[in-house]
Amino acid sequence: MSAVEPLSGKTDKSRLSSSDWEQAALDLLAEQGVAAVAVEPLARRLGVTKGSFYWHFPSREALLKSALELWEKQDQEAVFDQIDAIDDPRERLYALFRRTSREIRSHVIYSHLLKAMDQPVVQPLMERVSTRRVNYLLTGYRSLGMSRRDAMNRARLAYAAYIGILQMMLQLKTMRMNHEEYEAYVEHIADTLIPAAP
Amino acid sequence: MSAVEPLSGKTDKSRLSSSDWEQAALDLLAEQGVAAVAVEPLARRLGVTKGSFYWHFPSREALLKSALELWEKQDQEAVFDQIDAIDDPRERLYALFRRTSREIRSHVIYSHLLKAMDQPVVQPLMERVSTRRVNYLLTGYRSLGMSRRDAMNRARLAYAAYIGILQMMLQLKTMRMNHEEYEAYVEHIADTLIPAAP
DNA sequence: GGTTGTCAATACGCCACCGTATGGTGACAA
DNA sequence: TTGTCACCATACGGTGGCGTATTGACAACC
Repeated sequence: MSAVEPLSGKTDKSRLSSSDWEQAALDLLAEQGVAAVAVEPLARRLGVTKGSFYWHFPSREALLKSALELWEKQDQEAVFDQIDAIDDPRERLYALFRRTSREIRSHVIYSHLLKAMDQPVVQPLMERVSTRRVNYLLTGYRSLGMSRRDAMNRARLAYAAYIGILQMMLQLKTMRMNHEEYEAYVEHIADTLIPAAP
Repeated sequence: MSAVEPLSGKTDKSRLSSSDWEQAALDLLAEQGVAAVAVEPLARRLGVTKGSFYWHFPSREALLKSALELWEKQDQEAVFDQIDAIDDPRERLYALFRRTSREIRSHVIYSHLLKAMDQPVVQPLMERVSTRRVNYLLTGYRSLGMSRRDAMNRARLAYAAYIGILQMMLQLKTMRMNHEEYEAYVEHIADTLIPAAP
């Protein structure tokens, strides 16, 4: 943090910083889920021993917390901040659907976190992120003229579909589609869940 | 199995059969997920030691497999077999949505299994169950006159919504609703995902 | 050139679980 | 009454993770 750190990126620099650990934790999380984010495996992957880890973090939980907060920030920027630029509400919803369908890594992590909601570090974060997203959908539908009640139900339905699709695509190999099939599927979803123009 | 076993149900009988272990495994699974189905905790709960367990089963995995096959059978009977009685295809779909929204335990287990798809015992089972269900939806939509492509996409969407709602209701406490709100939500879903009568 | 601060290795104790080996016990049958 | 078999207890070794304590290496700075 304090040093200038010539923009080497992340290649082997034989000394690690705490953000190196966070980065590696997110990588492992995306690949194998929350349970895989363990101290000793991480250390092995980074080519050191856990003696190093416990200098940077007091516990595994602390690392997880930091890494997840990092993800939350990146995720926010990746999708929602960009879509706010669009003015027309219907177009904004369509863009949200399409764009979300293309983002990968952030949603892979979200999906893994969904499976680990029993853990105390994960649960509040997911509550935050999820309600924020549903509320985003809610205001989207409201600005399309839907009643509060309908907009809420539709937002919940759309978000449930999002969660479900994540599972289907990432877990159920039988259900995977090729590219064009997937594109058509996303369009079908948008057409079904976004009310037609008046 | 061989003995007559006076229909005592399941109260303490101080000697256990393998189906007692399966039953207890399903209970624990419904309560705490796949990871919690471990030999020693199970034995503790049943008031014996694992010396007993390894007489009935060769391994933890074998128990899991048996228990899951039991669940698959029960689940099949619980919902789908009953709905087939309904003749009108639109009514059958509505009934499927409503009935599914009321079934609890079986879906709780499904939700837990969804989180454990990385495990070799779970994965093929879930592929089976899920494709079976999606195909059920598919034929439902087809018999409503939808094109093969549309029906497939709609079936996938409906099933994705099912999965997502499971997660939202069971994991995201923020999103829980009271009874009437939930009923209205289910109706909204059905109205949105089942095309209107011609 | 010694001191300090930063990162890392080693070694340890702890816990929870898996699976094995072996011996015990009670009910029921011969 | 005595076996036998079905079920269970006990004790053990192995694995994989967490966290602590102690010492080591190396660079920066004075």
